[in-house]
Formats: sequence, structure tokens, C-alpha cells
Amino acid sequence: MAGKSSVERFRETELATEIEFLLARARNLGIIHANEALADLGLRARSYVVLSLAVSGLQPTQRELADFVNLDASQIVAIVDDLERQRLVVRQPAPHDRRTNVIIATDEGHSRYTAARKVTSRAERESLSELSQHEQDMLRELLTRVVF
Amino acid sequence: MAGKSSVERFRETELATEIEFLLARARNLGIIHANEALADLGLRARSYVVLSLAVSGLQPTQRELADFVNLDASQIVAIVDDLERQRLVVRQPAPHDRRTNVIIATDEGHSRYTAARKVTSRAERESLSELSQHEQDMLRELLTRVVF
DNA sequence: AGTAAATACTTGAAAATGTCAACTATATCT
DNA sequence: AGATATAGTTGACATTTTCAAGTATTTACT
Repeated sequence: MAGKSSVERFRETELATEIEFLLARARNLGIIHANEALADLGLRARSYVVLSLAVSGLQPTQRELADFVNLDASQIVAIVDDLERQRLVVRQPAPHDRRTNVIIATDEGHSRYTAARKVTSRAERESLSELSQHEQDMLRELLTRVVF
Repeated sequence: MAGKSSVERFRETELATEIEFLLARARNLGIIHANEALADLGLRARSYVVLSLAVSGLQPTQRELADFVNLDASQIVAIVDDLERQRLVVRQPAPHDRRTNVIIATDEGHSRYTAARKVTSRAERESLSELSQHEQDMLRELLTRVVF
């Protein structure tokens, strides 16, 4: 007496056609997946994204990080504190504006990132396994247009 | 001395190509938008989705709601409590399984939902204004395949 | 039939996340 | 020079998430 899954039962509801709902669901599934995949590396999704930008070499300030990843500036402080304690990044005072820090990845930050990127890459591949490569590219392209 | 926006600066980073990141960003923007749009109606995004399923007529149980909207069962309790206090839904004990409640929208629930649906519909239209109708349909289709 | 195991809902607590206001230091504007 | 704005930090508080435990009921097993 298994009973239909909730997905089967509610798939045709109006809610299931709302893109905002689908986005929320996709993100929920994704972030859970990502967080457990990253846990072994001592990272959470939120610290991973900051580390990723630090590794980019673009020398983000904390404010820029806050804007780009949609977190309050005060949370960036906490995340950078954590990454700095793990010696993955350093705060480097910016020469031309002494209010700001730019966040730079250490060597260890780079190698940790390389490992983490493998993990998120696999997680993404698994999440999107229903889509062909072409469809994945299309999804990325559409989302990019929506969020930037 | 405006300076480039963080989006301009980080648009080409590896992070910006990760679909999970784009999903998270899209969902963040969307839920903020939705919550403020729904606030006038005494609803949050989370209560809206439950109300929506109650209105569907499919008589969801609380467990089914929890599964479908990715919330812990204990949170469904709180949401249904709230909706019930607002007289938008009722818990109806299921006849063949006395452990379960089926969540049914009241008349007032239906009319509140109608109003709320207008609001989320507009919010979605605004969020997706960069995409053509065809692209929006494609996005919905791709997301549906990913999340169900 | 009778007992064990599983399920639905509820309650309460802890951890994580989100939001906001105030503060210091520095930079920009006029 | 003085007013105004910005970057980072701290701390408080609200919301959300995650868990563990309890009760009632149903299902599975013998």
C-alpha cells in the first residue's frame, strides 16, 4: 500500500507551474546536496562561494562579496573570519581606500577550492542528470539572463 | 567615481557559471520579491504555497505538504496553524486514517488565494521580464524536469 | 488476535540564516 | 573645513532549518 508520492499527486497543480516555486525547490534540493558534499572539506555553500570569488583573482572587497552573493555585509564578516581562521584567505587592506579589505585566497585556499570545485561540479552534474548537455547550457543561459 | 557593480566585475567568474549558484540567486531575488508582494495579504511565500495546494482540491495531508514544499513536518504544523487562525483553511480529519489531517481551503481561503495568485503572477512576470514568453516556457519546462 | 514496527502530527529546543541598528574609520562632496 | 556617504564590524533580534522526543494510530508480522 505505497500510495502515490506527493510529486505525482501535485505535479499538475497551479503551484507546480510557478517558476518561482520551481526555482525555490531546485535551490533547496541543490543546496542540501551541495552542503553535504562540501561538509567533508570544512566548507558550507556560503563559504564556498566566497572562497570561489577570492580564488578568482579579482580581489573582491567584502562589500562586493555581499552584493554579489546576496548576503548582508555582517555575514560576510563572519564567513571571511571563518575562512581566514582556516587560512584559506586573507584580508588585505586596499592601498587606495583604507576602509576596504580585498579578500585574497592563500595557496591553501586555492587547493581547497580546487577540491571543492570538483565536488560542486559533481553535485551539479547529478542534479541536472535529467537534462542533456545542450539543455543544461540553455538553463544556465536563461538563469543568467534572469539574475544579472 | 561610481565603480563597476559587483555583477559587472564578477560576471565572468567560474562561480557565475554554476547553475546551483544561479538558482540560489534567482530564488533569493524571487522570494524577497514574493514576500513583500504577499505581505499586504497577510501571507508569506511559505504560507502561500500551502494555501495554493489546499485550494487545489487535492486534499493534501500535512505530510504530503511537507514533502512537496520541502519543509519539515513541524513547520507545516506552524503554517497550517497560522492559516487556520486566519480562517483560510481547515484541518479535516481523514476518515480512513485517523492520524492524518487533510487540509481544505475555506471560501475565504479561495478568495484570498485568488488575490494572492494575481500578486505572485505579477511578481513572476516582473522577475522574468528579460525573457521572451517562449524562453519563460522553456525555463519552466527545464526546471520541472530537474525538480520532479 | 496480539505485538512490533512504522507513520502522522505535534511540541520544544538548538543551530543556521536573515535582518537591522549602531559604531568606528575613512573617503567623498560642497 | 564640515557635512555626507561608505566599508567593515559588532551585537541584537527574527526567521528558518534541523532534530529529537512524545502521542495516537495504522501496518506488518507471527
